[in-house]
Amino acid sequence: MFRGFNTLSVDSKGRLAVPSRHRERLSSETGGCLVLTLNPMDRSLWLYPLIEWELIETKLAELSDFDKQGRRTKQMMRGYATDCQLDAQGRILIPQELRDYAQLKKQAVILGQGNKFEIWDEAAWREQRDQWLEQIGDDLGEPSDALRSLSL
Amino acid sequence: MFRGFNTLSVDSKGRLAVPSRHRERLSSETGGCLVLTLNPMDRSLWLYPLIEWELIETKLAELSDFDKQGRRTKQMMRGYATDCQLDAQGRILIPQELRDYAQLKKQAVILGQGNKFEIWDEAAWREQRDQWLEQIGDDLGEPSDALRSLSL
DNA sequence: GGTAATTGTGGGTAATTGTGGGTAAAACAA
DNA sequence: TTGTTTTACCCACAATTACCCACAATTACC
Repeated sequence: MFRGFNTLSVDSKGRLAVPSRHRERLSSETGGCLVLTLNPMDRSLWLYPLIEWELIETKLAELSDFDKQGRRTKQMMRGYATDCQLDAQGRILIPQELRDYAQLKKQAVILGQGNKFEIWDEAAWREQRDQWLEQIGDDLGEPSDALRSLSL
Repeated sequence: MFRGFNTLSVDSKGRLAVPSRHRERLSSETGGCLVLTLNPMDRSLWLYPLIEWELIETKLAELSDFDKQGRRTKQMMRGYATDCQLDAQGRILIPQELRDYAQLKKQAVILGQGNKFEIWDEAAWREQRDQWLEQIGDDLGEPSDALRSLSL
């Protein structure tokens, strides 16, 4: 399971260094093949080891084309899925198209999210985060059943 | 079960010494691997032994990505979960990001909370505590059924 | 109350990690 | 083909972190 937070810089060539503690795992699993795609929920990117991505791909293939949300999710995630690998310094190159989608500027943030990583523009992330935290504090919106019975 | 209260100092490098009576347990369980993350309810931090954290992680992984609140709880807790270990002096290094989140200044407070510890800035803790104590007395907000049948 | 052990705190040094940029190879367009 | 842009690989510096040692404060014990 991937977890943890890092701020990182996206250099002028669009490269981003993966935190060193994750490098070994990312370069050993599936021969270092990774898949970068967009996160259809938020303006951010998802980075999967190939082996994890293949599971996602299978699940997506099963979604009906006659369900709107399912169809869109499929189109987006598959359509933008880009193969990549870590370079000798442990960095990945993020295509212009995906940088634009996530509005990545110089400073980015990478979050471990279980089977994948999530990559955000730093400013955008902080804004979102503060907004969410406020909502949690305010108890706006009643928690779902799953949350209601969750003890942390 | 962890319990008890301590005041501690956070040094200039962001390190915090765990009270000695808890050290043995923390360094023996799961080979001394710990997980530090944010408490999404309050501006404080949670410190879990890895084995306890993994239970949480499993519960989080089961929350649906299509439930907004669930997704966000997941993003926050997993995203900020940082692996750490006690150093030779029984301290943990708290990443800048988490120090900022909890607004940790020089003096901190650590509270045993069953399966985890809770870490607060000392001033913030005292303020919160006094506020809550007042509210509980005032009977603000009607207790849930579970609380209603709780005898202390 | 005095002494010894333990615990909490601070800081120096060396290794690791993140970042930037130069250059060569590859891909693409005209 | 040729010229231009993009990508891969290499090297080097700066910042951060891990590891070590030392002292001060506290606690336990006689």
